[in-house]
Amino acid sequence: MKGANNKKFIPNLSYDCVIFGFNGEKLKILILEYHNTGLFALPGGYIKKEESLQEAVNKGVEERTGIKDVFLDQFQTFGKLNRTDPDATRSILQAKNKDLNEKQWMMERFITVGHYALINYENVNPKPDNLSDSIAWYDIKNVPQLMMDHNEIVDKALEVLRNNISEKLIGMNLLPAKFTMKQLQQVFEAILDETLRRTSFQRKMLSMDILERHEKLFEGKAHKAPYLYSFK
Amino acid sequence: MKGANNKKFIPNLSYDCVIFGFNGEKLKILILEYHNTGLFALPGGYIKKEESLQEAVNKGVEERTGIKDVFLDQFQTFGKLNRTDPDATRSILQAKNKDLNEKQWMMERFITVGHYALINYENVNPKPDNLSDSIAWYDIKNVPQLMMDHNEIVDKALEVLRNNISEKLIGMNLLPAKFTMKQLQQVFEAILDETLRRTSFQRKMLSMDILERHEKLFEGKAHKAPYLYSFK
DNA sequence: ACAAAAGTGTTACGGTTACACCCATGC
DNA sequence: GCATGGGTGTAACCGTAACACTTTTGT
Repeated sequence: MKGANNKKFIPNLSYDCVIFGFNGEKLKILILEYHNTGLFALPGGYIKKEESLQEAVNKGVEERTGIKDVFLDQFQTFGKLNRTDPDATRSILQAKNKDLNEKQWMMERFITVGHYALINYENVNPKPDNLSDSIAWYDIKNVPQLMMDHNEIVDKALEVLRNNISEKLIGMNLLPAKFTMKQLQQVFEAILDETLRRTSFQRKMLSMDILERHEKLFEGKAHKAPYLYSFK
Repeated sequence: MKGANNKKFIPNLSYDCVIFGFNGEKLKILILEYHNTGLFALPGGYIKKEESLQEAVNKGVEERTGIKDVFLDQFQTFGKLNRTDPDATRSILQAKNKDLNEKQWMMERFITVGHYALINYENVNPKPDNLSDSIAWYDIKNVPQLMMDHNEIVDKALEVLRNNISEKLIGMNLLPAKFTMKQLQQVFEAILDETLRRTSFQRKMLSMDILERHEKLFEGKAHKAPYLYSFK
């Protein structure tokens, strides 16, 4: 009656991940598209019976970005009774000509563990999974309508990221190893969606004693070259 | 092969709850004891297939405390592969002469959603569930060795509570509807495990514009009677 | 009157903001 | 030299800390 996957994965439980990137100007997230269905979704997946939750999420993010050891934070588990939609799942599977009988377990009610990831945009090579047809960056301010409760998950992820950015010093994960103070400020501004005062920001960051100053970055611009910094 | 409960609950997923109370002096949590096994555990349970995660936790907390509509915050999902221990579960079931064949699903690997609750200590009438023999308050500084990873869950709950107490104004849930400024300060001190300055604390709380002042509380003590406050 | 605890006024301190100024770089 | 943007010095501002003082209650 039920297929092989029913033995492989923990039933009724999934993870979803809001993968944040920063293109030098705006904050973006990765969104999957299932062609022929008009459905958009967050990258996510299931947890194998013999792997930890964290392993499953790490693996899923690595598969879709090509980056290992990304910064990951689990922020909330979504457990409403009707948050999943068997019809949506069915149409995705049908569009891919999958055997519905074998995938019956996917149509059940699911509780999902929400995560967000911060990655260096430049290093990413987005790869769709075997059900979705494309994966692409979307401006956080311009996220399309997503399936099920995925928009709610994105909103919550952004809220948690905003609360964490100042105190937990995680902005570095969105930047290359060496960056200018201006770039760091732009990351903060993109996340908080507000402009910050240049001098105050610089002094605050320096006073935290978490930055190491390196050589200057000569861009060939007609002004003083900024220092490069890295996190200690 | 598998019993009726296997149909009733979502497999491999549970919730656990760190229930905080304040006895006027110290911060305490509720802990279950399984007699004849020497095992202590957090109150927890399983999620029925046709109920939301939140409903399940609310119901579980209400059953063990007798209080409805308690303050509940979900703080982390614990998903390590070997966090559960089938031997411990087996000995608990055996001590209660349960049919092990019917409870086979309980011996599988479980992922658990960690919550904490804040309740008014005075109103509580602790009731054990049908597997544990007793439930009692333990000083947060004197928690016994708990089964599986429950000590880790307690530590994390306390950490999150400490981070949230100042900004999220949740201390009220540990107190009766009307309380004195001193009581409120004692709650903060018990949670943060540090002494606070009386005058600064008072001014900070009042400046937040979240307290309503009521009549004075005459205790018959030889000093000025304190005002009673409630949260707006 | 006195002791004890609550409530408030005043000053000091530390971190952030605002603004000015100087520095380095390419045209 | 000048325009542009980076880096730093200084004073104002604001919230909290520290401490003194007043108020209220029962003995």
